[in-house]
Amino acid sequence: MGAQHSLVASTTLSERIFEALQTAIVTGDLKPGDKIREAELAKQYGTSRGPLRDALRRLEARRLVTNTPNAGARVVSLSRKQLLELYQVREALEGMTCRLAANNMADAEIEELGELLDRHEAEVRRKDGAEYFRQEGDLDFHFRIAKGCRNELLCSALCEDHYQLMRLYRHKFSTRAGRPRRALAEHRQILDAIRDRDGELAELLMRRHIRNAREIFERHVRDASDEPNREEDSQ
Amino acid sequence: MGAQHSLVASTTLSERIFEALQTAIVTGDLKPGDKIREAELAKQYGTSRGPLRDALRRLEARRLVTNTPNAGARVVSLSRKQLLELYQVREALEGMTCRLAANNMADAEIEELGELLDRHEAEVRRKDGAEYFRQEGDLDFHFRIAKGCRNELLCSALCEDHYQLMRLYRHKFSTRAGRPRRALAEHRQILDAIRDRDGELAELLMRRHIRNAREIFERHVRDASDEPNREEDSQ
DNA sequence: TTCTCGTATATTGTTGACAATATTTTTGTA
DNA sequence: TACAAAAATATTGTCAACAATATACGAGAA
Repeated sequence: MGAQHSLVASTTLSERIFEALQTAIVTGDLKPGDKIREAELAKQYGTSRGPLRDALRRLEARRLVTNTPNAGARVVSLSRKQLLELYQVREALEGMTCRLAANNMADAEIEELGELLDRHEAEVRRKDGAEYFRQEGDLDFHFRIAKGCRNELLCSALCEDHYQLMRLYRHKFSTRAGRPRRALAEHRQILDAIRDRDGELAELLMRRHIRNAREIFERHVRDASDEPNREEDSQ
Repeated sequence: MGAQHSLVASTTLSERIFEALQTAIVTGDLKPGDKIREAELAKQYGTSRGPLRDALRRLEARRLVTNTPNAGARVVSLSRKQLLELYQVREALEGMTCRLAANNMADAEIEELGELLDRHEAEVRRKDGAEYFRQEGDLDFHFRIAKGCRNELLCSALCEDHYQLMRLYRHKFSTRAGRPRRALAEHRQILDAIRDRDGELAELLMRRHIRNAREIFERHVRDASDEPNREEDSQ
């Protein structure tokens, strides 16, 4: 933080700043709860406050930033309750996604999905590979299914909104201990259902998969009651 | 259109304009596809373009407005495909909502929900009442269940985003001919499941309810292939 | 006439200054 | 010292002008 950022040329300044800030948040460069000072950031990105405010609104739309009038913006900081809520929404959304994917994915896509899982299996076998899987690999699987459902509204809700939030908090969720192996096994089950074009089963398995992850998280949270329970009410 | 609007005092100008524009869109004052000229609207609301642009971004977040860089903003215009997608998302989201509501609603709330349905039944018996039910009553039912699920993320996604879109297009969906009676009957079924605290059944019934509405819409669309099939790609 | 190209107009993107509101610091008093 | 009120500072909200881009219009050629 504090370094000068450079923005790749593209459509409009606001959008570039938006992209830059989103990755800054998702990669942890800006941390949950951090105050966002418009003037400061504008200077860092070498622009004025106008486009920056514009970018902040977009981030707000994706729930990566919260804004209180006259008091300013902060990087979102989800309470445990909100994280649990997020799991429930994902369960609903991804269940449907998976059902649709089973009906609509192209054979080639399903093939590729299988190859992805093979790679993940190899990764997980290596000791440090489990970490990769935990970080990005798991999301990658879900990502592809979202793409495969052929419902753009659903896909964008997931990929653009929820998955970004997940990435922000991935160090918390996750897939510890023996979980990577089990998660991978669940992925295989889901793939099989999709391959069979069995939408109903695919939905059921995906929902169970996410419920399992939620339970792991819930247990993990009960044990280590470290972090303060911030409340962000959204309405 | 063209008349001078007045804004009620509140927090910030952007927010007030946002509210005003949202109702203008949802009530049909601004119609789907309408071009939004910033300067013009700013003058109408007696403000400058800054806050107006801010408001537009918020509307974009709720998918009530689409924006193409350098070319400007338009009131959203959903294609049939997108409307069908919307139904699928609602099915997933409201199914979960309903399951949670069955577990979490207070007894008093369930009671009130029953009274609401009684009023709707009376309305529907009157010839012109069916129109009211078709317009707002149906949504009201869904609205209350969303409130009752005790998941703020889920509730806000539904109430703030999807239901506004539904209102925009309500004249298309819905509930023609004998549908009001049948919809009401389905509502009763759902209420019964909630009353029994049977989340699984409540979810199942709600999903079927929305699928039915979707099918009505699909049939209705197949018959009258009037309107052009606009495509708004969201990503 | 119909099409293309170039110009004129309109509209959006960006900026820096000013106003309004929050936050911090200072000062005075119990 | 601890607390409360007031001044000073910092930060966000709003505005009007300027720059960049897109749209509409008109002239000329096939």
